[in-house]
Amino acid sequence: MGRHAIRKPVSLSPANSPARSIRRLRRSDLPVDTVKLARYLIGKTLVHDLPQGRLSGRIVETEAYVVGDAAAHAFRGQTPRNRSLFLERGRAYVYFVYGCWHMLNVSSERPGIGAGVLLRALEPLEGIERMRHHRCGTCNVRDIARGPGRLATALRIDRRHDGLDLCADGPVWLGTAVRRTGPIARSARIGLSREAHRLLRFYERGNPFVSGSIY
DNA sequence: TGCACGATAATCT
DNA sequence: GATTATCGTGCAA
Repeated sequence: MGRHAIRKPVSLSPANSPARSIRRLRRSDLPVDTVKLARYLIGKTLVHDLPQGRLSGRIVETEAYVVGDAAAHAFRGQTPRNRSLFLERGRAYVYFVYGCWHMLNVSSERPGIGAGVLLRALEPLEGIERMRHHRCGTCNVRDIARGPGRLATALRIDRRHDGLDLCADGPVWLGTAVRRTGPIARSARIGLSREAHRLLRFYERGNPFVSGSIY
């Protein structure tokens, strides 16, 4: 490559900022299978465009909540809370737990089938200082979005985003990868009492932004 | 470094 | 009334 080969803006910013421009993922890009989608989303980008600017991060950890899974919110059928899990794949399912935290999932199957992928951790890319501020007290970049509750807080995701189409032209969306994705490992899911043995957690091996003690 | 525990509210039984 | 796909703090070592 000659020195004029790259005509697009070259990143002069810190190592964590995007290495290349991204585009929105189309629904047809998403595998029609919960486990495949959980794996596919590793390395992809999650974006929240706000009037103040863009917040984004690389998805480095996910969990699959599959059909017939007793740990899944959809297991006992559709209710007002979990209806977003039953929409076409690529919709946001956001719920509130422990009186404090929001969790962001991506619906993952055909319409009428309830399943989803929980987004558990991000490597911050854009709007890092603002995300740190949302997390109020966290000084460490590593902890800004390391864990599902932290992720939603950092990106300002809440119940208002429940049902949002992440493949449409909206404020919260999924983007292509900013760089090559490393090897993907799988493990048991975190924090469950039911179906705890199933290996439905996926993460980028060695990435320090992954939650839990082992990465 | 690694537990135990409390906060706090929607949802479901 | 119990449960919960969590997190931060406090205390022990």
